[in-house]
Amino acid sequence: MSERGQRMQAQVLAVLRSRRLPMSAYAVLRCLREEHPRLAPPTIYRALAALTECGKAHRLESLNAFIACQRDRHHDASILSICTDCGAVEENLSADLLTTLSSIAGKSGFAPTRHVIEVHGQCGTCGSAEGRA
Amino acid sequence: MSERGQRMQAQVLAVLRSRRLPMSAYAVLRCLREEHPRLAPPTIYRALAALTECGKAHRLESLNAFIACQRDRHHDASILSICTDCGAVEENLSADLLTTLSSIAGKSGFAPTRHVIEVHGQCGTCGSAEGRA
DNA sequence: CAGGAAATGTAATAATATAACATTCAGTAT
DNA sequence: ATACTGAATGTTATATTATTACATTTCCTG
Repeated sequence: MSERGQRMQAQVLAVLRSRRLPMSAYAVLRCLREEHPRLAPPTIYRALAALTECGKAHRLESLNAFIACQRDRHHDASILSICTDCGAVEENLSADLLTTLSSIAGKSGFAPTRHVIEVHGQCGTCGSAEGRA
Repeated sequence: MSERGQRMQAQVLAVLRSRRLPMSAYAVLRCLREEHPRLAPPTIYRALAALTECGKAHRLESLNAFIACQRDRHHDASILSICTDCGAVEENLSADLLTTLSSIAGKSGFAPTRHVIEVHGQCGTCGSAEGRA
């Protein structure tokens, strides 16, 4: 996590932020190869692991893709709403929902450590656009 | 969906049921190749798509794996609790949670069509085993 | 029995991810 | 300064997951 390590992470994060849409690890790689032609997958995956670890980026499990955290950063579970039309992702937090979820899982003595909550559907913008059409 | 189509689906489902743990598509493939040596990935993926479509199996997005539905079948979103120690998966349903989730996503006009809810942690059995150790 | 739609088989390849090891770098003790 | 150390990174290769594209078979229907 020396300065050197953080530099690569910063570049990956910058790429993720420059797009508003989810990117695959290889999309990030192709992007950064313009500047660093010899960049290889492990470097990207390591940076992405560090970024998701510290909450600056999120992994969309159902898409095998990554996106920059839309808030400052956080470790808690996000609710990621993914538009199947335009691909946009909206990030929400809900302590209530996490509590409910933990208590459901916890009924059988399950102790949650990580939550994956992803919702696919049509976002408000695409919905209204379709209504107007 | 003729008899022929259902036969392959039935075999894939039987394999999934014979394990209590999630299996990758390729694990299913290796398993069925003992009987059908020429079986190829698309056949398995097609069967798995049909099974998940009709709710007889579920895809674990955060594991890239599949598991037979532990209830009879259903189309609604399951809450899948995945033990990081033993790999066991427990399936729960909660209309409440779905309502909460839809209303959170819906605040911005998002219209959900599919929910992915997966919880990683330690199951009750592994938790007690550790306590005894 | 010919025609056609759907399922399946088949081959190739694309996309995602990691293992294993070499190298470089920054900091530190000597 | 210099050699040592551990962490980050580079590098090569490969493993794993998934799909595309097209040929073939099957079975239903006219």
